[in-house]
Amino acid sequence: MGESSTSSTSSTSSSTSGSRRRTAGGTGPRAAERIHEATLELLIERGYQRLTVEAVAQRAGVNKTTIYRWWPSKGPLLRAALLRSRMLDIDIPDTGTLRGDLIALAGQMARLVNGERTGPVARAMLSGGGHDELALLARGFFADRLEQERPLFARAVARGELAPDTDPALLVDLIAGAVWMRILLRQLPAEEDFVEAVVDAVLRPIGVELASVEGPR
Amino acid sequence: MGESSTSSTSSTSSSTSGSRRRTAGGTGPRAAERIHEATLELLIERGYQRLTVEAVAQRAGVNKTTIYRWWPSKGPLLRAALLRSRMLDIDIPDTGTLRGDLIALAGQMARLVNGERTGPVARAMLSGGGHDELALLARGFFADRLEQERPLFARAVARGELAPDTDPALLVDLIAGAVWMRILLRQLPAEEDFVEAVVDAVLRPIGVELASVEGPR
Amino acid sequence: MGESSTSSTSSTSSSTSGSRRRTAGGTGPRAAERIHEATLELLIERGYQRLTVEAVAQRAGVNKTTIYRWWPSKGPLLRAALLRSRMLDIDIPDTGTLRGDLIALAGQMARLVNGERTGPVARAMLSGGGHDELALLARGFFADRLEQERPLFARAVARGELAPDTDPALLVDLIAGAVWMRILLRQLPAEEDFVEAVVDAVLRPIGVELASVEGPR
Amino acid sequence: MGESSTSSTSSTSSSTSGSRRRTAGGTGPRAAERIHEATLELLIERGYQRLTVEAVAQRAGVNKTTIYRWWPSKGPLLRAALLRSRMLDIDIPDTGTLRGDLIALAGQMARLVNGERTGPVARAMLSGGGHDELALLARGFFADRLEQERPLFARAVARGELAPDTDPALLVDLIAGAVWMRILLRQLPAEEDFVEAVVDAVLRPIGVELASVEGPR
DNA sequence: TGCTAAGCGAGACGGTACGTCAGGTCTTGAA
DNA sequence: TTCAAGACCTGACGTACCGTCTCGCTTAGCA
Repeated sequence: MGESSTSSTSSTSSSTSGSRRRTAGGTGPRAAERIHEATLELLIERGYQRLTVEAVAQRAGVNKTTIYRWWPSKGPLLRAALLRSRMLDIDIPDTGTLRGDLIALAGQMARLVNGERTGPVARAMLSGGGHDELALLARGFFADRLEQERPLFARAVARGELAPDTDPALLVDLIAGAVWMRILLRQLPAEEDFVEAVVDAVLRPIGVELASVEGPR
Repeated sequence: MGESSTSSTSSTSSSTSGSRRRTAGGTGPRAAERIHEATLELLIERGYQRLTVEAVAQRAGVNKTTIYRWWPSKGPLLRAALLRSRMLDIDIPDTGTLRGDLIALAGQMARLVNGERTGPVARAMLSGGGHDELALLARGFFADRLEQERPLFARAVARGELAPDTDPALLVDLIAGAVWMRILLRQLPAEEDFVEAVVDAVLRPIGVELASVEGPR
Repeated sequence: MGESSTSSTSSTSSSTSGSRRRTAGGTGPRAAERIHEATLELLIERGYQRLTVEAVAQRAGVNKTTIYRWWPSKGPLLRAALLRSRMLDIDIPDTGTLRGDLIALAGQMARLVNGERTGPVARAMLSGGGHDELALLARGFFADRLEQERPLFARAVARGELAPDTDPALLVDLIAGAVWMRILLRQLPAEEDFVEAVVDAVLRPIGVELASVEGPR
Repeated sequence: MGESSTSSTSSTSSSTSGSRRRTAGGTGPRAAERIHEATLELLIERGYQRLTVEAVAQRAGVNKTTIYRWWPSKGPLLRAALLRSRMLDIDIPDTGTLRGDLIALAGQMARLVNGERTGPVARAMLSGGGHDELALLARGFFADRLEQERPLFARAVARGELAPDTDPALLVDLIAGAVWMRILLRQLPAEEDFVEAVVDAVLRPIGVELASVEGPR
């Protein structure tokens, strides 16, 4: 969008002209980019709790007050940094089958939570206990994801793989939840096997006898 | 009382020093109970991040150093407090059907995450991002739960409701994960309807046509 | 380790007979000697300010309370330790002349203040600013000295070197004061030359013309 | 120098913009004066050992961190406070005779050590045992004094009251040392009589017979 | 081109909490 | 019964970051 074009422009152009353009928007300090980078670096290095505004300012070579002028506290600052980075972007698979798509999605999610750079970010989104800026970001993130995933489910319905009245959010929560549970709360790896097993568990009856007992829906 | 009776025993146990008997009880300070209470109260009031050792000491009517003598930092302190409280206890349902049992479990989980007193605790377990004492506690908690839940699944297998090779951990992660996702990351309520839907989604095929499309595993 | 075996050995050997006797006198704990030693060692190592009861207890292999039972605080403890040691003893010279005796005394004083082991002690006596136990000790020390030095002055009077009504305290204060000033407050060395100059300055008129300028006293 | 001229300037400048002056000096916190006052008051009230940074901060109505921002510890803080106060200033007498001058000097010294306000200061200078910031101050103080006193001795030499090769430091040490000894170590008063006796002892031969041996008195 | 307003660096500040050290007191078991 | 051991409260330590403030310089966009 405008953001990406602006950033690419500013990186190539000289500081005198580039900064002017950024200031025009009035959306942030001149050193916004360095500040965001420093924020993410420090988040990755230290985790959310030990991320401090002071350290960000120092690493960005910026005065502390400059940061406070633009963001009220650590949470919003990190939020902004995350939004600028493309770190949380997902890309919606289209493998031709629901199962393939879901496995791809779950794999993405696992890599997000596990990744060296993205893992700390994912963990940070939980740090506030759902009550702060980061939690807002998390909610937005998951809501966005869901919106982007809707076509995927529409295709599955069109292919006849999915009942039209199925709630995509429920499917996503089941799959993503299992991944998060396993990685964050159980601290176990989420290998390809696991990802497949999760998706299959959602797509098919788990109990062998269950189907015969209860019949098709 | 217990201490004095122990003391007679102690003379035989170790020869070098006698004074250690007091230490036998040595699992905590005299005011352990008050400290634990204060810790949980403050956790509930302020959340994990704003829970401070200083405030705990003050509310417990105890000196800060007393706390530091026994627990190195906030994390372990909270961990101990949680272990003493019965807050995280679960009670394993036995309704006669797997579905009933799982709904009961999921309901418990939802109440745990949502509860006025237990919610903050649940959130706190995520606060460290999986890297601290609290995360240890969380892991232990979920591992314990799983152990306790095994009989439930054994009964289901015995009743023919579940394939013998089903991984209980996977089922639990799916169900619990969906609950956590919904409540914590989406900040949506987890009503009874939702809990049932989650369990049903795991127990039955979600896609109507799925069985016909894909062969048996 | 060696310590525990040693202590157990010593406790068995001496505790039955030795400790009882010492306790009978009630003049101190069984480990008085080790405590005193530790006290002086630590005084020498760290100076008065950084001498702590805690460290003394640890080095003496004794519990802190044992020390507090017998001495109310650091000051009296150090006082006792100094009294036990012969560190502050002086020996009264008798060289045959007042000048020789005073030079010997002043030299002793200089060595006391300067000495590796005795220096910290001398400094400690000033640390309380004259208001604590150590100051009491200092006063006692100087009063004692003066008493012991009286025969020296009596001999000088007898030899006709000194007016009978001369105040020995004044002489001693002049000489000792100059030494303390130079060493402690000016941090300069007090060599033999200086000591002689001090004594001579007290024994003879300093101003050459003085007598002619001023009338009789 | 620059400071005094600056301060006089600031007094004339307008009251509204006066706060900027602070940056000019940059030599201390805004509340330096209150901090210094509080420091000296507490020194006088409690003595050096029981003087705490925390109490100074509280009395000065300043945060503890403000003090630590400017002075690393108690010693340097007190040093600064003493230097700002004119408490340790001396004024060099010029009575026309060496004896009169020395008596005046010794009297000043006695009042300094004895004074209600200055006494604790004098004692504090000894508290560190010669090894800390205060001792530095003490050394500087005595060195300064000596420099200021040199003209006094020059005048005495010019008047023919003193041999030109007399060491002023020795005289001063003798006199000041006797005063300190008497007051601090013997805890005796230093009245006018004593001061005169000290000076006379230094100026004239002490031993009666000595004079006959060495020439006219 | 010069004026005005915003951004900014600099750095001091009050404040909360940290985690630690040492001073003394108190309880309680062992000799 | 005395003594020793360890837990305890208390007060202070020195530090890290917080979030706020003022000041004066720079810079950018409008007049």
